Amino acid sequence: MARVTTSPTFKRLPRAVREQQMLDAAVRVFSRRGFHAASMDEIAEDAGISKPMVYAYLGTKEELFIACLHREGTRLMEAIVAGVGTDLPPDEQLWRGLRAFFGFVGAHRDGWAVLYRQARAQQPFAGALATMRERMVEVIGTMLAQALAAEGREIRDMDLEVMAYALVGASESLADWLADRPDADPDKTATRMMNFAWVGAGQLLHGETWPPAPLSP
Amino acid sequence: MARVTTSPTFKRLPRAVREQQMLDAAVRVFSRRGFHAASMDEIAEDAGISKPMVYAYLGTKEELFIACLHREGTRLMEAIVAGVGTDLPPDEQLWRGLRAFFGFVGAHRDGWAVLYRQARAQQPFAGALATMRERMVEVIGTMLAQALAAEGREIRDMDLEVMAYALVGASESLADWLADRPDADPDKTATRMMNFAWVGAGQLLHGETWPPAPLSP
Amino acid sequence: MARVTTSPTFKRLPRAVREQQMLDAAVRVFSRRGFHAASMDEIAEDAGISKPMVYAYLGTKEELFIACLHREGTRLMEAIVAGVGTDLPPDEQLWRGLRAFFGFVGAHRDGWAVLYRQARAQQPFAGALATMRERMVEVIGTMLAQALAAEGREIRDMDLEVMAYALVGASESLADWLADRPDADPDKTATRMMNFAWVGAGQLLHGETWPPAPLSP
Amino acid sequence: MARVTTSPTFKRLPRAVREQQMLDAAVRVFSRRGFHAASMDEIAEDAGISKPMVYAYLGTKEELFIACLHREGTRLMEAIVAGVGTDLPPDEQLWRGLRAFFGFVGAHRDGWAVLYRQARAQQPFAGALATMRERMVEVIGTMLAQALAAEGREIRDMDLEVMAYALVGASESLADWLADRPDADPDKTATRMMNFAWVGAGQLLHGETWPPAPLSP
DNA sequence: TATGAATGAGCCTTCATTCAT
DNA sequence: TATGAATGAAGGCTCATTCAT
Repeated sequence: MARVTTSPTFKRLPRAVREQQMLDAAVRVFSRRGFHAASMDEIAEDAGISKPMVYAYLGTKEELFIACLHREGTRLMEAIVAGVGTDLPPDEQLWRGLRAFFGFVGAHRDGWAVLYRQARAQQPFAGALATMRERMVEVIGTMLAQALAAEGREIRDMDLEVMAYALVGASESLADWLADRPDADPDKTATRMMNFAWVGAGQLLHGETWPPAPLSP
Repeated sequence: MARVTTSPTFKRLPRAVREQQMLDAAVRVFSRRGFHAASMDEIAEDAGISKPMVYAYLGTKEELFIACLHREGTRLMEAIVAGVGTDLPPDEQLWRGLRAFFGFVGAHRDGWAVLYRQARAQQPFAGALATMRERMVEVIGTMLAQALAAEGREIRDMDLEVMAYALVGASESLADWLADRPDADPDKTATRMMNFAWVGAGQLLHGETWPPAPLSP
Repeated sequence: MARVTTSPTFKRLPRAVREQQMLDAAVRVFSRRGFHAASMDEIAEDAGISKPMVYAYLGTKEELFIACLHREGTRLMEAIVAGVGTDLPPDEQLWRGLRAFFGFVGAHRDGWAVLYRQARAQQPFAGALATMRERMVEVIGTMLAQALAAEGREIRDMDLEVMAYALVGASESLADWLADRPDADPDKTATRMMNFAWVGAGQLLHGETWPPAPLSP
Repeated sequence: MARVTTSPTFKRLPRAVREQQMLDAAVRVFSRRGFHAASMDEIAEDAGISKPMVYAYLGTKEELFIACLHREGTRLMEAIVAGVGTDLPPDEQLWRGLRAFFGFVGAHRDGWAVLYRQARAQQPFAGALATMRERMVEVIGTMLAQALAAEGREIRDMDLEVMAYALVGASESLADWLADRPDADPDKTATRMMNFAWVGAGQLLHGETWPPAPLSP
């Protein structure tokens, strides 16, 4: 009696590969629908895999989303760090960082920006988000701190933090702007952001603050 | 002894009053839980009224949310417009605008910022959001344009738009920062934002851009 | 100080009038939507009256529907009885009855046929329906019985009842057919029904039955 | 003593089986309560299964109802077609068809007739109904047309359609009559219907119409 | 490993009906 | 008489999650 082991086409892939497939699918679906509107069914189907597998590999829906966030966030960070380089003047560093950031966002229009936006709206992800943001603020803060050190000046930590937040916020806003406009050019957007950020930040770093003279209360 | 016929507390209120109660409750609950996690039951209960009334007066959950967005957004706009004043130098205008903005956000820590964040994450609200944002961008854009005109200079529309977006984004980010920190001081936050924005924007307005000399491609 | 008794346009109508308005509205809405899909709100609104009035005058939704059924059914009966006349040969009577029936249905395409159809589908109306149908079966049965008597023949009661049911059923079916076809001509439909019914019934009345010779079991 | 591992009764059945169970339950409940009064909860419970399974397999309440209609309608048609046979004289065909029809209705007193009645009352089922009815009219129309052809005579399509409708209506009415009288005999009902239909139709087919001489307009 | 079968729980929405004025 | 305000109750539908095979 003949053996009937029809080779199951493309099955039994190693775990690591399967996980990436799932994450790809999850990122797609979460971006397309938003966290809540995304259903585990759709994700599993989009991944070409059965639901229990998703649970077995990546855990609950929240954990799955966090996994997406992590992977995409890490990729973004890597892109930025790789773009920034080392031992360059701070403005060049910032410029390269921004260009990398907008380049990445522009290239993954369905990924990072949307996930991030989602995460900010769902409280369960406060933790994961805080982590991400700290990483970003740290990267930017470090740059700024180096620049200040180079100038021999100092700045209070909280001011630094706020400035970093403002920068990140402005960048996020433009990232949204960019994500909504398929024809827009990431590099030009980066330039505009740089102008906005640096000429301002630059002056600040030189010690000039506003207002020139004290103002209302 | 006179009969004190204080109407039985909390019954048969006129529509206008009930609607405000409901909106108050809705804003509270949407902020506390997020759009999806908020249940109409909880909103109704928090408003001290039965669910069908909510549907009768404010409609669907989505419509209710949009109503919240509108009310809070309008209040914010009014606060800003009232704060900005007229016939003042542009930096003074911007400063007052920012102070009004952060003052409002600080005073309604559970209101605007959170709703706005929610709206950005749920696709069904794209329309309502676009409207809001256009209003904001317009307010800011107008200020900037006036400032430019006062300087006798010009700027391309798109640059203006991008700059306004950056400003709005930075402000939103700091609003988040503020909303998450009950102890932070709105006025100080406004000052920091002003420093970030104006010294930068101010230089731009004077025609100085970055980079000083052309850079990489 | 001027008297402000703006004459309330068309208010305070006598009860009887109001009731007719409500029934008109109810018939319209029940026909348009079906019993369940019709809402008391819509009926009240269509009648230009507030809901509590409807309850005060015509009672619950079921009672209201039954009231509609009665009024329309009575009108139909009256039309038929008026059409049939007296002291005519049975075929002429049947013909006139059918013509009146289809004429009425054709003229009230949104009324009787639809209500009747509705009533047949909702168990709570079994009683009301039985009454109506009995009235119809009686009218027809009487005609047939007279015809038989004129022929000096007899027929068992149950056979008579079944025949009447068949007649009523066929007529109802054609009434539906007519109600769904706004362009169809009531009179032609009546003629067709008459042909179907009479040439058959006529033969039966003459004592000819099927099969001519006994058939299968 | 052998272990009797009868699989734990009623668990993990294959889809096809469960679907039939659900349809059985649905037909029962829809017939018992009517479409609107039937609740998905009751259907699920009656089927001994949880509600989500019903939705997973058969879809919406409307879709479920249509599925019932289809299954029962198809069964009826098959019964009729099987009953009618081929190459028989038209009266014999009609007789067998009617007997099959009433036999089926009598045997499934809670099934077809009630569903059909329901469908006629709810507008959303217009489409499904039209389909069913066309199938029926076609079956009957074909028989009649063959009979006519055999007689070498012709008849306009619309007349044929109307006659078929009248037949179907009369049959439906008697089916109702039968469904409401548990003691009545399907075969006798079929005979009565046959008498009503054939002796009439028979005359028509012979070219005799009513009135013998032209009548009122 | 991999999956079809199965469900508890919950949410949005609607409606008939009644108070209090 | 007439109505705006108010609600208890219920029903359709969906989803994340887990067994049993």
